[in-house]
Amino acid sequence: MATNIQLLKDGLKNEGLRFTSQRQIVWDEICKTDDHRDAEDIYFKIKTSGQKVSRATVYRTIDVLVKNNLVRKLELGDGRNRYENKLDSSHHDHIVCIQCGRIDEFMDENIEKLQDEIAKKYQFKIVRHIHQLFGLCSDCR
Amino acid sequence: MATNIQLLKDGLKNEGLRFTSQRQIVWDEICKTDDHRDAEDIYFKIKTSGQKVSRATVYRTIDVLVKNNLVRKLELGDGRNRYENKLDSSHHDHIVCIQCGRIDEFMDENIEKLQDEIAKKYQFKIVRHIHQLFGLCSDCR
DNA sequence: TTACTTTTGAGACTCAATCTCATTAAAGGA
DNA sequence: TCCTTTAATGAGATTGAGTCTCAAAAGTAA
Repeated sequence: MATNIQLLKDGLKNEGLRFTSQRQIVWDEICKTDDHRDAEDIYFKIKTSGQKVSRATVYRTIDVLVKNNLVRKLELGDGRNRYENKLDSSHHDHIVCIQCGRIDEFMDENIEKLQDEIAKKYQFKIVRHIHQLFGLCSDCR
Repeated sequence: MATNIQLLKDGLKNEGLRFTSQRQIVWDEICKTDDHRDAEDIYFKIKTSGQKVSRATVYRTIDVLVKNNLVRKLELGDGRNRYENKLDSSHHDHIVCIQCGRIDEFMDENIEKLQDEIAKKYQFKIVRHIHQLFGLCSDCR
C-alpha cells in the first residue's frame, strides 16, 4: 500500500495538486479491490468504514485520479460510471453479463490493430476507445 | 415515407401495441435524417414544428422503436443517448470526434469475427456490443 | 506565524430520464 | 354506429447521478 500512496503523491505533484487525507482515503478504497464500482459504492464504502469524506470530494477525487491515469473510468451506458484502479493492469476491454452484472476483461491485439487501421482510414487521431460486449455469462445463459 | 409508416404499423402490431398519431409523428421525425440525435433534440424538433407530442410520449415511443428494432440507441457515455433510424442501415459501429461531435460509421467484418471468438472463449452468449472510437477528426486534429 | 491558495463539506442545483394518475383515444365486437 | 375494454397520452412531479456554490478548513511557502 505504501507504494500506492507514493503513486498518488507523485500524480498529484505532477499536476500541482495537494496531497490530502481525503484523497488518500479515496485512492486507498479504490485500490482495495479489482472490482468495477460506481462512485456511490465507493462513497458508501468509505462512509460505513467510519471515515469522513464528503460525496463531492469523492467525485472530485475520482476525477483527479482518472485524469492522472491512476484510475480508469468505465462507461457502460446505464447512467452510472464504474471505476477500477490501474495498479497493475495493462489495457483491456470488457465483457459484461446483462443478467448478473459480472464483468470480465479481455484484450485482443488483432482488434487493437484493426482499430488503428480504421482510424487511419477515417483520418482520425484516436485518443480512447470503448469496446464492450454485452450478453449472458456461462452461469446465466 | 408511406412504407416507413407500414414498418411502424407492422412493428406495433407484432408487439400488440396500438398505432397512434403520436407514435407516427415521432417515427417520422426520426426517419427525416440520418443524424445521431438525442431525445430532447427530437422532442424539440417536433414541438417547434407545431405538432403536439409530450416529452414523456417521445421518450416512451423511442423506447418502443428501439425494442422493435426500428431505431438504434447509441450510448456515448456523456449522459445523453442518441438515436438513429435503422431504415436502410446494416450493422455498424461509430467513430466520434471529441472536438466537433462529428460521428462517422464504420464496420469491420474481421473485428466482428474476433468478437465472436472472444465471446466463445469466455462462454458468453453476446446479445449486443458497443464499439466506439473517440478522437479528433481530420478537421480538428 | 503570516499570507496566500487550494481543498473540503453541506446542501442546493442540474439535467436526462422515468413515473404517476387522471383523461383521452384505439380496436374489436354487438 | 355505438359500446366496452384496455392501452396510450399529457402535465407535472420525481428520481438519481453528478456538479456547483461558497464559507470554513487546511496545505504551502516565506
